[in-house]
Amino acid sequence: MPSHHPLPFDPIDRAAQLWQDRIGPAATMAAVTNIMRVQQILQSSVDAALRPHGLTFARYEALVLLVFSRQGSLPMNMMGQRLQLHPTSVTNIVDRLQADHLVERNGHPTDRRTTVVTITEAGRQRQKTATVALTDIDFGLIGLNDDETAQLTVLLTKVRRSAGDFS
Amino acid sequence: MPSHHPLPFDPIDRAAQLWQDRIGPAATMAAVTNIMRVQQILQSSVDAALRPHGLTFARYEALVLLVFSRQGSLPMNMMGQRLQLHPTSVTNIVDRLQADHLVERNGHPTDRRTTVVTITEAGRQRQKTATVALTDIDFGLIGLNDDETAQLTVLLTKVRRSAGDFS
DNA sequence: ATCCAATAGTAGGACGTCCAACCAGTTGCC
DNA sequence: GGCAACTGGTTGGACGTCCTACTATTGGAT
Repeated sequence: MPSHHPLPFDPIDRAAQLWQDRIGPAATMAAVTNIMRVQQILQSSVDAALRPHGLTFARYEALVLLVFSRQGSLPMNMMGQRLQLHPTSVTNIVDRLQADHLVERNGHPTDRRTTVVTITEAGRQRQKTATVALTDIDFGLIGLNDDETAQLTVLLTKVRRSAGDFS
Repeated sequence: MPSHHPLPFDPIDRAAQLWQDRIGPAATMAAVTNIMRVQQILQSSVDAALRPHGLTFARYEALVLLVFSRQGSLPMNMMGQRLQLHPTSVTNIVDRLQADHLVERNGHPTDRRTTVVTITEAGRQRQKTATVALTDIDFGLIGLNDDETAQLTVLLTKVRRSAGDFS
């Protein structure tokens, strides 16, 4: 979390008013700015909760993905598709998880191009304790009831579908 | 935008189903993951639109803030408060804007600690053309009507207020 | 059978964010 | 007045993301 005190007003809302007067589609700008800012808040909360466990949200997500997979292992390109990450980001994340002995890299039996990532027992343990830490803080998402959380998911899923995120 | 083809299913929704079965508060996790992903999509769209103009969204926001200010200038710490950025991020952004001759750094007349950032004429021009590029793509936010966009803003503002972002 | 396009992964670099540490200047308190 | 605590800004490092470019391998088209 950036170390500053809360403002006595909403800077996004104030900017929107100025936009309205001077520029144009203030509502869209406000929504976009809100998403950017909320993401930043959640990222900070989540990373703070994970820091004592030596993880970031990106690495945590990778561990969860592996735990969910049948064999506890997946090819790197599959991880990239599921996590919606650039191949180089997957390399980066797996590098760090491997350095922490939470995953292993192995060759694919038939396709020598692909690298298979397997979660270790330590990785499974780490994922469990990290999950407790995250659920304890509700993933940083506070101030919404169940209904509103569901609404938010519906709206954002609509955006993702429109953006061609999935079909 | 990460260079991969869209999946035939929603990976966030699928993960939520697995959470439901095995872990717990799947709804919250899904909402958080959605925010993270939508932010990423918007960031990519917006940055792509700004790249031809030599700007990023972070730098664009800083320019807009300065344009909105009365004298076209603000102390750096004020910029950090309004943009909700860490002081070091402000330093970083102003460095790059200054290298592009879009802003200037000057000393404060009475407080020699503070640095005042002033937008240049070139900066004002750049902001105008960049704004056209952004409004042309609706800031990357597509798939929602005006009503839904407003709903989204209401929900996210609630989250920010609960997180102590403003009061 | 061969060659060429596509795919899997990595290396190097840019950018933005944060944190910890630091220096310079200011303010308040005694 | 003087010293301590605070504030404003920068530097250096870590991290995650992306892009471009590259190597190795695969597979299809001719």
